[in-house]
Amino acid sequence: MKIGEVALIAGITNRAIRHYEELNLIKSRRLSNNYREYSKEDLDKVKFISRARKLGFSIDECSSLISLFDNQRRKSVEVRKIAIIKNDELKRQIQELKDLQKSLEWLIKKCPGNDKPNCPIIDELAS
Amino acid sequence: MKIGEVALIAGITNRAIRHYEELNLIKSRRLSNNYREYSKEDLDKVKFISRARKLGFSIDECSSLISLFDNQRRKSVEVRKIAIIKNDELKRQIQELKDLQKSLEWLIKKCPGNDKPNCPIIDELAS
DNA sequence: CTATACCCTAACGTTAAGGTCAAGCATATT
DNA sequence: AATATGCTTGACCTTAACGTTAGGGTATAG
Repeated sequence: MKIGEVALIAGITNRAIRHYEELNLIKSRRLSNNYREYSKEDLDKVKFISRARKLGFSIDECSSLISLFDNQRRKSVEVRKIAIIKNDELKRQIQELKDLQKSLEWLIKKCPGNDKPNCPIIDELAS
Repeated sequence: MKIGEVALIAGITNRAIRHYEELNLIKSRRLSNNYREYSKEDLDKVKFISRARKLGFSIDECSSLISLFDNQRRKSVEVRKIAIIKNDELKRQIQELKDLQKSLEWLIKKCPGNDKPNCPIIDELAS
């Protein structure tokens, strides 16, 4: 199959696939017209990356995961370690955003939202 | 005052201040030696941007907020509108991250984390 | 024969700065 | 006066993960 079909199935763009190839996460055979040709295994790998990306893993992390995916003698503890690190990162990030959001919500509640210039949001940012 | 002092007080870098100037969020007078010279009002503006950035507003949004900050005939409802949009974005972003984190946590719980290759995390990504 | 729907490479754009550089300026000490 | 230290300048490089554009080649349907 060609790149467009793979991209469609994996739910990413052609450009993303070429990008992953540039970064050596995947390879591709070429047809006589220089078009990229993908096997079922290639597709699985692209889907793997796509899912991992959507779970929040960086491309670097995807690269490590792909190596483990390919390695039949992997130890599940290695995979788990990567996932735990990412999970901790996510938790921290969520907490930061929550704090921000609460501050903003508080400001919004205090703002009358009318035609007059007086605004607690501006005041707070300026203080 | 010069850029270093302003940066120190506002809690950002000299480079960031020059960056904001390049993007026309702030201006600066120049001394005879071409050093940037800032007034109290300039400092307030830089602090304003710094706080807004830390509340999650993008530079574009900061630009709009600064215009409102400068405009004595602003309507507080306009400020409120920007804040509400950002607040909604934050809430959506938090929810997405939470969903991700929960999925990841679930996978981690299912993974034995031992020396054997069998791994539910890999399996899930590959499925 | 042409339209259109693919595919290709190469390279610049994006966000919001951070890093680094040489060169110039300023202040303090020797 | 000379030296050392440290601040300032503009300009360019780097990040992440692609998006977008330009300028083409290819395949197929009408």
